[in-house]
This record gives sequence, C-alpha cells and structure tokens, in this order.
Amino acid sequence: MHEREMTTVTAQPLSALPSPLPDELVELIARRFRVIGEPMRIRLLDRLRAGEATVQELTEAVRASQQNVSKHLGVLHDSGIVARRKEGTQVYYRVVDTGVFELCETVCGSVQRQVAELNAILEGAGR
Amino acid sequence: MHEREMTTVTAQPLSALPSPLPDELVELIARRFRVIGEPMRIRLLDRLRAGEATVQELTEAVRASQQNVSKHLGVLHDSGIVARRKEGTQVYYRVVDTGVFELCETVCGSVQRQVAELNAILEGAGR
DNA sequence: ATCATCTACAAGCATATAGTTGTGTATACT
DNA sequence: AGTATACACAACTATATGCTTGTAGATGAT
Repeated sequence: MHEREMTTVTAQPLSALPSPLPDELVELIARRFRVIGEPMRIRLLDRLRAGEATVQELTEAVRASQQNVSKHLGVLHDSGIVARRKEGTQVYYRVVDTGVFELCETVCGSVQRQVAELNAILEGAGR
Repeated sequence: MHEREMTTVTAQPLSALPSPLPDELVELIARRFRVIGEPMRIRLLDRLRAGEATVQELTEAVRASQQNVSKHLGVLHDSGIVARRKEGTQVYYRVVDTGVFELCETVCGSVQRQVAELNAILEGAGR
C-alpha cells in the first residue's frame, strides 16, 4: 500500500510480535499513541488528509492560535508523522506516515461498534 | 455476550470518513488513543493476548501494585476494550475489542520504519 | 464467627502536557 | 533601511492523570 522497499529490516508479518513486548518498544508504542491521542492534533491530521497545508491554513482550519498549532505540528514532526517544507515565509506540512489514517479508521470502527451496541441495548430496553 | 453477530450496523468501508471530522468523534478517537497510550495498559493488553487472566496473574505479569493494575483494568473496561467475569473472589479479564492488536501492529510498523530510517542515516554518515 | 485472600475505590502527591503570552528569526515588500 | 508577515521557541499556568497508601466489600476457609 505505501512504501514497500525497506525489505531488509522491517519486513515481517507484524502479527508475530514478541510475546512479552520489550519495555523500550512498549514505551515507543505508548508515546506514539499519546501523540495521536490529542483532539487538536487529530484535527490537524484530518485537515492534512486533503493534502499539504501551511501553518496559516491549518490555524484557520482548526480555529486555534498560531502558536498552539505550531506547537502541535512540532510534536507531530518530532514523532515523524508529518514533514515540513519551507517556501518563503511559509511552511508547508504534509503527512508522511500514512499509517495514522489506518489507525484512525480502526479506532473509528471500534467506536462505531460501541455506539451500535449502545443503541441495541437502548432499543432492547425501550421496547 | 457481545462478541458475535454485529454485522448489520457497522459494515461500511471506514475509509470514507467525513472530511472535517465532527468534534465529538474527534474527542472519542482521542480518548481511545490516550487509553491505549499508557505503557502499563499496553503491557496488560500484551499479557491478555495469551488469553483470559485474573487480576492477580496480571499483577505478577506486569510487576506493579494490585491497586494500580486494578485501576488500569478499570480504564480499559470503561472504554470497552476488555470485559470481566467474576468467579469466586477472582476476576478474569479478557480482550473483547481485538482492534487494539491491529492498532499496535500498525504502530509497530511505523516505529520499525523509523528505526530503519535512522539506521540507514547512521550508516550513510558513518561510512 | 473469625480470619485470610482477592479485588476495587478514594484521597493525596507528583509529573506530564495543553494553552497562553511574549518574543525571536527569517523572508518579502516599499 | 524600515515595516509587515509567517512561523517557532520559551516561560508560565492550569489541568489531567499516573502511582501510592489506606481501606472497604465480597468470597472462601478454619
């Protein structure tokens, strides 16, 4: 689907993760989840689904202060989820780790299932 | 109880998410990510990959206080990721939302790609 | 009944992090 | 040069949350 050519190091069926996950890996995974687990950052990534955007455009899209947006973009950049490109006084951000979209879709699936369950329960009780 | 037969409600290609994600959905997604973005909880879920376990067993597996484990399990339970079953004085926990494993695999993929990139850079600079 | 074990809840402390304010730096325009 | 714009960094405050300690409730054994 995305980059397929770093065959040497990472190409394993990831389903086969070591059973007691090593502590460092656990920390890395947790950190990544926490980076994405922020409403403002999710909104930024959502906007970036449509493609590259400047800080200015992103600031308008998420209705927040420029400093705040810049800070969140810095977090996303540090964690390697987005990349930036400077052009004049403007900085363009884009998503480089498209795995985040996959993550959001999986989470949305879980959320939708839960909502469906709740509805089912409510209907069952209401009748 | 609830792990089967929910085919009717949620079956859409989730790739088609609304473009400016509604605020409430963003909050739900963020909360879910934050629930998983905790090393201790990841370790608990990791242990639960092997199947149902009691609080006691989980406490030994993650080397933490019973109270702390219980609290984290409560968080996982509240968010619908795990379910519990009481038997005598013991409580068995199990994962009901297996999407979390998918999430971890995706994240591991990203992390591994980043590590690979770092290695490549280091090798390039070192030679 | 009494006691031990297993689990969950509550209060307090410590830390992490989100948001604001103020400012520095770089680029473009006049 | 001087000014305006776009972005990022730093310090500060507020809030959230993880961990500990203490304990309550429930079950089972003696």
